[in-house]
Amino acid sequence: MTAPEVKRGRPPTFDRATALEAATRLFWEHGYEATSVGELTRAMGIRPGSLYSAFGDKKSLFKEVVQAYGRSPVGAFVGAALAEEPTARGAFRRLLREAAAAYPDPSHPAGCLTISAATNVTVQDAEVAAFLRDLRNANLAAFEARLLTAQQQGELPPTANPRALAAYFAAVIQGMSQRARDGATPAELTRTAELALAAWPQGQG
Amino acid sequence: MTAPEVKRGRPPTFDRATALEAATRLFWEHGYEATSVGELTRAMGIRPGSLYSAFGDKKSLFKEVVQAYGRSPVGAFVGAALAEEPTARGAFRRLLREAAAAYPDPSHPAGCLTISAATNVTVQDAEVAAFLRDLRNANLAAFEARLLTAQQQGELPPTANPRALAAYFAAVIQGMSQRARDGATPAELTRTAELALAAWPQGQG
DNA sequence: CTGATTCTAGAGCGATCGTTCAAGAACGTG
DNA sequence: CACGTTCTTGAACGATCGCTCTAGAATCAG
Repeated sequence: MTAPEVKRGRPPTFDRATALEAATRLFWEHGYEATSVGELTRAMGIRPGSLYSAFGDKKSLFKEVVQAYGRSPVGAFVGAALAEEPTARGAFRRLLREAAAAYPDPSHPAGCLTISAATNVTVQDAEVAAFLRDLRNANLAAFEARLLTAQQQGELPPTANPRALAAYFAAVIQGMSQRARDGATPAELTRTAELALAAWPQGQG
Repeated sequence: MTAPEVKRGRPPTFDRATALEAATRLFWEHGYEATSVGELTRAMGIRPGSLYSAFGDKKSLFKEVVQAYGRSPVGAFVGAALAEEPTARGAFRRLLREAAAAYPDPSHPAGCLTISAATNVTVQDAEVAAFLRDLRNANLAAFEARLLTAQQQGELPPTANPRALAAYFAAVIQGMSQRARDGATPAELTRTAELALAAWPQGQG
C-alpha cells in the first residue's frame, strides 16, 4: 500500500508498538481522563514532544490504543466467536466462556477496555465517551444480526426475539467486565456464563 | 440524640438537602473525578468556602452523596425487594423489573450511581473507587445471603448454587446499568430482566 | 565535510484543579 | 448599641493538567 519511502533524519529511539502497549495498559486500568500525559510518557519511556509528534494528541493516542486493543486477542474474541462458530448458540457460548477467562486474566488489567475506559468523563471529553459507546452499540448490533440470521435459518424459533436476546447478552457481557474489575474470579465468571446461557430459547442443551 | 442547640451566628442561605441533590446529579452523570468543585459550587448555588465548611472536602461530599443516594427510592430498591418479598424468586424478579424501570428514567441520570460513578479514577483517588466497590460487593453478599436462606427453606433445590446465582444476578444488574447509560430503553431492559430470570433453577414460572 | 531532515531532551506555556484564607455580612445575646 | 458566632464572598494559593517550543543530537544525501 504505502511506498517504501527513503528514511531520512534521526531515527526514533523507541518502538512504536511497545510504547502503544504501555499506553494501553494505563488507559485500560485507569481510563482515559484518569491517565495523565505525564504517566503516559513515563510508562512509554518517551518525552512529551515525542509522544505528540508520534501520536498526535492524547485523544488520538487513545483512539489508536482502542483500535489496537480491538485487534488484540482479548479485544477481538467477540468478533471471532460470532464469525467462526457455525451456530449462534455455539457463538454465544464460546463468547461468554472466553470472556469469563479473559476478563479476570491477571496478565493485563481486568475487564474490557471498550466497556470501562471512558465511563467517567468531563463535558469537554464527551467525544471520547461517545466513541466507546458507539463501539459497544455496534457490538450489540452485531449480536442482533447474528441472532436474526440464526432465526432465519431455523436455529431460533419464530417466537424468539433476536433484539431482546442481543441486548440481554450485551448486558451480561458488560456486567461480567464490571464484575472482573471488582475482583471476580474466572470460576465465578464461568458459572455466570453458564447461567446466562439458560436464557437461550427452547431450553436446548 | 443531638441536643436542640441554640442557633447562633449568621444562618445558612442555602438548603443543605437541595444542594446535596444538585451534587448528586453531577456525580451521578459524570462520576467523581470528572465533576469539578467549580461545577459543584455553580450547581449547588454556593461558593467554595461554604461547600468546604458544610461538607468537608470533595471526597467527603461524595461519600455523603452516595449515602443519600442509597436512601433514595432509586438507590434503595434493591434492599427493599430483598427484604420485603416473601420469596427469593419474587425478590429478584421485582428487583430486576424495578431496575429496568429506574435505570433509564429520564428524570435523573441513567444507570446506578454506585455502579458507575467511580470507574475511572487516578491513583490518588483509589480510595473512592474502593468505597463504591465495597458497596457493590456488599450487595453481592446480600444477594448470596438471600439465596442461601431460600435454599435452606426449600425454595431453591439443593443442587442450586447460591453464590453462582448471586454473582450472575449482580452481573446482570450491573450490565443493565451500563446499558441504560448507553441509551437502552425501559422496554429493552424489561425484556433483559425477563430473560435473566430464565436462569432460575428448575425452570419454574 | 555541509546541509537537510527527523527525532530527543527538558524547560515552560496558559488553564484548571482542589483547597484555603481574609474580610465582611447577618444573626442571637447582653 | 457592641460582642461573639457563623456564614458568605471572592481572591488567590500551589500543584497538576494537556500541550508547545527551542536547542541540540543523530541520521542520510551530496
